[in-house]
Amino acid sequence: MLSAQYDLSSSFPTAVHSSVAELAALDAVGTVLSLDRDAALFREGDRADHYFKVVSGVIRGCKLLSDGRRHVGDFFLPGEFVALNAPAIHAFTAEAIGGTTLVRYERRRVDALIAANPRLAISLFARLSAELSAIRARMLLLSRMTASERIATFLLDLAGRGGSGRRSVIPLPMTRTDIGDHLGLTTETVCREIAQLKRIGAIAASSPHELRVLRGDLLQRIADGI
Amino acid sequence: MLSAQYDLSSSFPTAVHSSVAELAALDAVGTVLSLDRDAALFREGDRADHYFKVVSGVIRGCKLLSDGRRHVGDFFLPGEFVALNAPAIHAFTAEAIGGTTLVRYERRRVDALIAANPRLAISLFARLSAELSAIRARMLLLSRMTASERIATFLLDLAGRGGSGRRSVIPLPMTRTDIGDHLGLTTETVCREIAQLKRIGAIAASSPHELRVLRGDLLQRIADGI
DNA sequence: CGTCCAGTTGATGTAAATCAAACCCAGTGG
DNA sequence: CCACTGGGTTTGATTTACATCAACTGGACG
Repeated sequence: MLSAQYDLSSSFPTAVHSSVAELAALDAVGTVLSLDRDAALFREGDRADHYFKVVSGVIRGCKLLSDGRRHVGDFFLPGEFVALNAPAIHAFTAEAIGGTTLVRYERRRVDALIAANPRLAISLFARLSAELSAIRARMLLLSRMTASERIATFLLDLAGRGGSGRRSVIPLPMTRTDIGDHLGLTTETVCREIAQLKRIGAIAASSPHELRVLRGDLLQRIADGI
Repeated sequence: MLSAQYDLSSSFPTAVHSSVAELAALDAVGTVLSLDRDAALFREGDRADHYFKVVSGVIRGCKLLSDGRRHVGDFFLPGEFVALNAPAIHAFTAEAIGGTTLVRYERRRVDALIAANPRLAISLFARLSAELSAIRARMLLLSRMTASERIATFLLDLAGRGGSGRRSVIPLPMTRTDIGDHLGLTTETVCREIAQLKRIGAIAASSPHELRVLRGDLLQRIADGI
């Protein structure tokens, strides 16, 4: 089963990962949910009645143009919240990459919790601001970085996710097309850039879906455009 | 004086434009500030001790790469708030385009206002969420739209800003380079695309800094990639 | 054992970048 | 008044990074 193959929970311990500590209170009001590969968690335009946290697997958040061009805004890894900051109507579609399990929280119950707990509200506000900063950095990437800079930045970002410093093994459960749609590139360009990184010895690959960082410094220099 | 030439306050009435009504309360605690052309309001990395509202002129929010590549994340028009949702450290640099006047609010006083007024907090939260949605749409633009789609989208966005429906006269106080850095294009490409829109009769220009929309429908179709 | 995808690699095309040269004002100063 | 200057704009010629098109590979699964 795919979900087993792609289960990242071991490398991203969820407990550590609920970075908004206050949100632990949420766990009491959540219910478990699982999705098959490519199933939609919600769609752009849907009413946002729930918040979610990924337990295992990965969720991609994406937007589509009428002719099928796609942009993957985020990948949500185990321990991360999906749509926690959503407006009343979802601004993007969320789909499972491989089998995925999540916890679902009712929005109105969470909102009640927030209203009752100013500390929680402040955490959420800070979280939203941080998300906004991250997304601004991604706009710089999408508008001005070269293909190799984008790929190197993406790999370093993934390596740094999940707390516990920068890990050297990077799981890549998503397809090359997903990565391309995340970085504004095509499948082929993603392949070629990863191949190039292997060629120069910055990374090695045990499979297309698991890379190992050999020269983080090199990767960093490429990401920085030096 | 540039600020006179570029003063947009007449076309963007500030009263109407403070779309978070509750924020009217802020005006009592603000002080006026003016900036010359290209002067920085704050820089990326600075402590965020103040919030601002543009009165006249325009502010650009931008991020730089070490080699000078630049991305302009936002243009802030009269009546709009700058850095209202900022984290403790500014994530981008804000600079004046032409002479600009603003109102400055002390962060701790605003924060106190927010803490004392739950309705205000909710407005701000909604505002932040809306900003996040807008920025996600911009990522789709930057990663997947063609040059002509980007330009048409940008012009329609500008035409729709400032409440009061879609206006037909679009002031463009920023340079072609600013626009290019906003859309992930070069000055030359921006020029050519605008020239093309004139050629097909979608817009007319009385000067490089003021366009008139002749065929909004056409512009919309181009923006939609049809 | 064949089918089906995702991944990979190669050949070719193209949208937009880069390089280059006018052009157009607004401001300055003789 | 008019020549001069300098920044922004515009248009043209050429290049290029990446997309597109095409073909092959290799593992997963019935």
